[in-house]
Amino acid sequence: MALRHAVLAALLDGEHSGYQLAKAFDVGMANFWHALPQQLYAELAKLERDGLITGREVVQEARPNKRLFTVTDAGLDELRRFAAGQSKPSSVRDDLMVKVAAADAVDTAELVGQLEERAAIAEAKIDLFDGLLRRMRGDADEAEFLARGRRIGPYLTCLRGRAFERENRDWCTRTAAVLRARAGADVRR
Amino acid sequence: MALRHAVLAALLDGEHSGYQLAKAFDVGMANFWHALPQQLYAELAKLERDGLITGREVVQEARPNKRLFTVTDAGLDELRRFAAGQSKPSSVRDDLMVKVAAADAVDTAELVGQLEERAAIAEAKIDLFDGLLRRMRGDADEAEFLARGRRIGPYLTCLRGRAFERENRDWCTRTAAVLRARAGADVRR
DNA sequence: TTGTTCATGTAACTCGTTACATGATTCG
DNA sequence: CGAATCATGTAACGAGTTACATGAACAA
Repeated sequence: MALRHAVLAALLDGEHSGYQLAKAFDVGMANFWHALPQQLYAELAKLERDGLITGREVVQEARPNKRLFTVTDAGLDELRRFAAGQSKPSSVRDDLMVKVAAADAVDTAELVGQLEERAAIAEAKIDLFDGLLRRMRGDADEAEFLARGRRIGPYLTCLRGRAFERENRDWCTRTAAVLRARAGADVRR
Repeated sequence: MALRHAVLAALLDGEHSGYQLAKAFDVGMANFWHALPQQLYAELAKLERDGLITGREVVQEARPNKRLFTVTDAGLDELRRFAAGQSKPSSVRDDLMVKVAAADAVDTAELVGQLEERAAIAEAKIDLFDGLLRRMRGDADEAEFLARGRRIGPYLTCLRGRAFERENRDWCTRTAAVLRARAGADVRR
């Protein structure tokens, strides 16, 4: 299974509704896992059936009722078993890179536009992660927080997410510059 | 569709057999796309049926016969259409990060081992990509090659792959160090 | 009054992974 | 003599995506 453990890990932060999880997994959950609402509602149902989480109904007036989920002891065991098992290296699987790989046979102007757009998105995510990191560590500085903070898991993955997006931004702008320069010089003649 | 265009892009380098592609996509195709042999044979069959590639049988004596595939004009059109369409940002989807996200509730020693193992794998990939890059640019230096080389697509994606793996290695070693330090200090008491 | 937020799902479909199958050759 | 390399696939299953459905409250 797959999403399963990502959801359990997310629920370590405390009670969440399907809707809240959907928002977190839409942004990318610090950029290491993405999932759609439908997937989450389905997974939450399965997790509850298997006794790894429990949900409690919260009745609301101005908004639709919701269900908040918590990890059970069985869920914690499952997470521990998962963490002990082996994990295979993952790749990135990005459409934009496929396009760059085909850059020599494809309309370059179009591609440059997409690269710049992507760089802007990456920039926005960097800001977002910066904010998350600041909120998580509170008053403490980073070294202090990592040494003695109570919940550092999401902080560490968020650091990875930010580094990834920085790399992403830099590569996109550099690649765009390279392609643009070649278009100007008209290499292929 | 998905793998489809990655295969077309890979075939821009010239004729390849399913087997050769399988090896390239096993390493990760410069770390941005991974696929298993079965997937590739299936995809090649579909691509040929749709007229986007053509295969020619090569009879061999000491080895099993093979089929070498080339992109057709229709295939090139398809690639161009794909490159013009929009691409959604992709996330990383890594088991190891899920485990780190759950680090506060999980056996840390185990996790540190996995992080170090992963750092070693990343290191190996960096070397591999370094070699590929050197081979692709030949005698020219990088700026020169990127300005005037004939096929720079795979070079650019390989740069991204290397940057990704460097980031990966650094994050794994740093995260392992953080978790190890906490285990020594026994934070949770 | 149009769009966004909150809140939850079902159904059909495509894509990716795991398991299985075959068989000769060459390297250590 | 066992393992890896070359070379190609089928079948079943699990995971992810797209499309569809509902409905009230609130902000621009």
